Formats: sequence, structure tokens, C-alpha cells
Amino acid sequence: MTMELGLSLGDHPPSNSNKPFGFLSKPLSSSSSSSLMALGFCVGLIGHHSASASASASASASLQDDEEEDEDDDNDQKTVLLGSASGSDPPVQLDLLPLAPVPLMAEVGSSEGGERVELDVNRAAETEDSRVSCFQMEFGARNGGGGGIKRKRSWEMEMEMETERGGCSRMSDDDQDHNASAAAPKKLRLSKQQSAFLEESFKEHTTLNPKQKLALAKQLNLQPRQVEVWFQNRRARTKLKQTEVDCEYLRRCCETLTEENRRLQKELQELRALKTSQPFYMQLPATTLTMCPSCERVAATTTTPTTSVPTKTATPAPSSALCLANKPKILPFPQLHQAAS
DNA sequence: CACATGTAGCTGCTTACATCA
DNA sequence: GATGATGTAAGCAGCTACATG
Repeated sequence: MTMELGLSLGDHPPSNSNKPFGFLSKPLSSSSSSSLMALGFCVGLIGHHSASASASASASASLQDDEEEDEDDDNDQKTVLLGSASGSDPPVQLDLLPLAPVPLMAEVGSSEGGERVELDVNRAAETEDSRVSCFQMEFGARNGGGGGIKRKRSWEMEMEMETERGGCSRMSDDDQDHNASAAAPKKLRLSKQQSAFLEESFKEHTTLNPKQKLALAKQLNLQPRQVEVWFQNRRARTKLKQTEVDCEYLRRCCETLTEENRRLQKELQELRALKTSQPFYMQLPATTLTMCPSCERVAATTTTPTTSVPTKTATPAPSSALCLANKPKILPFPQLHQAAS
């Protein structure tokens, strides 16, 4: 007789994944949990997701006008449902909440310009670096830009024409040629205010419709393409962090189940030892082994032919209600032999 | 109605640059 | 100051959905 103890993680894969847990083979960072916290997200196990987005209120309030039909985008909460080990348990919901909301600068996006502490990369056009900045924007458009700017959107062209009319003045052809032949344009970082504003907007909706994108770009004095790229990268970062959280959760599940497997194997060995130490079990009264699912102790009860009252002959399991319920019966060896033959 | 084509938006991967220890 | 690690803006390929002829 062989008894197999198989453990599987596959019953309830994460709802957002249609792949098996192949990524578990991927090495995990050594200090996973702490690093997760360091990433700026906290993991909470909650029953129902509470609308945390309300915390990020005023920042993108100015954009609310533009998001009439985009409520469906808001379902993109940074949460994930994970199947639990037992099917009856409620799913574990990992909630990614930014630890520290980014303070919003009052003057962000004001085209008239409040006093800015640091250099706004897109305002650098007004400084001696202007050519670099203007060229950068021009470069994307002229370049054909490859993938992202393969096909220029009509509304983007509209926006850029508007920008050219108003803001960053066009360079002369000579200047353009000069810059085009120069080294690739420097990559300029968004200012903290711009990033903070985009972050607040991202809390409201992780995707943008063209109107929202235009509005954001206008407010932040950025190209719509820059806003679009920022949101794309931000979604990718969110997904990456969520994957790390999922991975950590499943790693712990795996540890727990491995430990459970070890314990059950040990218990099986003990039962086998019990069998060999009592070679005359055939003559013993029928024994029913019961295991309490809560305390995980095994109790053997013997039933004599003369009386229906079981007599406990081994370590008694606690008589809690849990112990009385769901008694998994392990057939005594004689019965197993009979069933096999 | 089925099909081809163009457009727009997305993801995933990658590169290059900026920043920091 | 040099250097490696890390973060991030942007480029690119490929996919899908949708509108249009």
C-alpha cells in the first residue's frame, strides 16, 4: 500500500494571471517584504476594497470635467484577488496603497507660473537650453519617432501646432539642421511638481482619454506624448510592483504548504511505525483514526463488537466542536486490505 | 455581410540618460 | 572624480479594437 501526499498550488491562481506559477522559479529578492515596503506600497489583507482613491482629491479635480464616461477606468484599482489555499476561504485581496501621498504644489501647472523652486524641463525652452528642449520635442515629431510616434494623432498635431504658435518658438532651419546633426537630445527629467501632479492624476485614473491627456499636457506644459509615455511607464511600474507582491504572497503560500507536507509525511511515518509495532492488529478491534482539523492531532478510537461506545485508546483529540465536526475517517488497515482484495 | 485598411491605444521589452551612494 | 546600481523617459515591435470604404 502506498499513500501519496500531493500538494498543489494550482486550484486558485491569481485572477489577473492566466499563466501557471512559472514565475516562482524566478529568484526572489532576499528581503522581499521589506523591499516591498521600501517600494512605497503597503500590502493589506482586506475583505472588501475600500475606496482609497478618495484620498487623492483635489489634485486632479480640475480634470474631472473631462472624464464623464471614464468611470470604467476607475475600476482599475491597484488590487488583486488571490485565490486562497482552501476553496472556501475568502480570496485574499492585496491592496497597493501609496504610503505617502505626494503633496501637490499649488502652482503646478499654472501657465502664468507661480514661483518654481526647480527647473521645469519644458520651461527650459526659455533659457539657454531652449534649443535642446525645443529640439527634443521637434525631434520626436520629425523623426517619425519610431513606434510611439509612428503615426501622429490628429489631436496631437493640433496640440503641437498650438504649442508652436504659443509657447516654444520654432527654430530656424539652420538651427534644426545643426541640432539634428548633433548628438541625440538629452533626456530631461520631469520636475517634481510635474511628476507629483501626474501621480495624483494616476491615482484617479490609470488610463487617459485624449481629452484628459490634452488637459494634463496643457496644465503641465508638456507634450501629450510625454503624458502618454509617463502613464504607460507608470502602469508598467505598478504592474511590476504588483507582480512582486503576488510573488511574495505565493512564496509564503508555498512555504506554508511545504511545511504542511513535511508534517503530514512525518505523521504518515509515525502511523506506519505504529502499524509495524502492532503486527497483530488483525486481532485488535476495529480502529478508527480521526484527526482534528484544528489542532491536527490524531486520535484512535476502537470499537468493540460488543459495544457501540467507542473506547479511546490513544491520545484523545480535544473535544471541541471543531473536533467533532468533519471527522476525516482513516480506514483501519484490515478494512483497507479487504477493500484492496 | 465580409473583408481590407488605417488609426489609436495598449503592453512588453529595451535603450539611454540622470542621479545617487 | 570614477564607477556601478537604480530610476525613468522614451523608442520600438507587436497586438487588439474600432471605424470606414
